[in-house]
Amino acid sequence: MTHPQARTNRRDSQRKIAEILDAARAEFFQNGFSAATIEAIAARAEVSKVTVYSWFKDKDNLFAQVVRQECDSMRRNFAVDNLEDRSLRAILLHAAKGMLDFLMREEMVRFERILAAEVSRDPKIGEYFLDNGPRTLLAALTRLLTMASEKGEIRVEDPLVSAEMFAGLVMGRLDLFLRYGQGVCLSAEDRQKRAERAVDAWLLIHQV
Amino acid sequence: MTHPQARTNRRDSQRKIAEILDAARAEFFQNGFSAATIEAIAARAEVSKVTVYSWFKDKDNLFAQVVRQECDSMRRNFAVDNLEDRSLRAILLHAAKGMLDFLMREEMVRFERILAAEVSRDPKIGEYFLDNGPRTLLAALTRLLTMASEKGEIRVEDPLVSAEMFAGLVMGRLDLFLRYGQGVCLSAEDRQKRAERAVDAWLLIHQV
DNA sequence: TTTTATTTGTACGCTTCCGTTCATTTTGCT
DNA sequence: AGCAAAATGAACGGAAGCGTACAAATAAAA
Repeated sequence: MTHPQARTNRRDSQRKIAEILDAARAEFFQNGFSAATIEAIAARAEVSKVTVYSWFKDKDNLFAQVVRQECDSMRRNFAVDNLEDRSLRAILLHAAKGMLDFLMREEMVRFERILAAEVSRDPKIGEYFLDNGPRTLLAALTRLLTMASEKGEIRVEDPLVSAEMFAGLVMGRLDLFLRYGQGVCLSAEDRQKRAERAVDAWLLIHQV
Repeated sequence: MTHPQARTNRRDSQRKIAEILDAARAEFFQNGFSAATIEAIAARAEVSKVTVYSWFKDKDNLFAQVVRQECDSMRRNFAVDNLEDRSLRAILLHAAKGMLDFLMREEMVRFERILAAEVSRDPKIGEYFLDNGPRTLLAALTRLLTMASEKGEIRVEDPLVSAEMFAGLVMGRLDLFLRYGQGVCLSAEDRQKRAERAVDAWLLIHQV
């Protein structure tokens, strides 16, 4: 966990570390933890195997760092949720569209595919994912809904329950078809339509 | 695929085949495809390694049969959906409760965890899962909703969309917390409550 | 009892991969 | 230019696991 943190002034090293992480992500997401090999990662990063081991303790460590990096990108995405001066419906639509766009990315789908399998091996990694992904999103939604409820725009009994309903309506069972099928993808219009349907249904449930 | 079908009159053999499949399921679901070993499976089944290979062609074949067995159990579960003379709400509640009970089983969670990772390795296996799981469920729901709609009990534009909304409302993001967390489980009352909330919300959206 | 199918244990060849060592070379910094 | 950090290639030990071969033992069926 602390290897690449050892301060390195060389810009070349930092570039190589990043390239190793990129290659590792590609290999892990394509083949899973067990089937991915350090040599393949090194080759993809155009780096020698020894270099990989000089920056990362072992395979587990490398995988953990890839997960950490990916989770950070998730958190960054879900954090943006500042309600502006726009209507509640517009804000919810924006959130729904954002969820769909982000979660339907091929990269995200592969990430979820692989990570699930590694939870039994290392449960902490699953918790890390939950904290930075679903929990961050639900917390942001909950805050938003609480505010709107206090303004009297909607009727919300339990904001967390309502937030989860929102996410459930937006994604539906789509994630299943993404994870277990292949090449499933919706056009931008389809995603827009789906978002609108979900938002309108949710608003209907929570109207004052 | 056709190995154990070779007719065997010996009852002992059939018992051993079943024990191998059970052991394989346990090992695969616990460790994933790559990390599970034939020797461990043989040991767990209290059978020699050679016996495993005499009934199953190779590791892939064994895994495929485990998946097939599991998918059959899914299809059997989701097929039961005959609407009786009970109220629509009661039928939907029954379906929602059934979904939650079935999908929250530890065994099911482990199955989904492992299977997702193997989709890249063998996409057909993912399609097989989708056919016997989600698609079977959605088809059954769609049929039910269409009938209720024709009876004028609810207002349904696109039955498939409504069916997916139903499933989405029932499960919400629960499957995420099941798959990536551990020990997540709801009491029978909590599941009942969740089912009621989902059904009532769904009925509100679809009221005439 | 004899015959036949099935199971077992052991051992083997083969491959793959992890993580390390070491001598050498390249690279960036001052 | 000179120095220290970093990268390389090749090779190695060791472990693990797949799938097979074979001879011996066991159990069912005739």
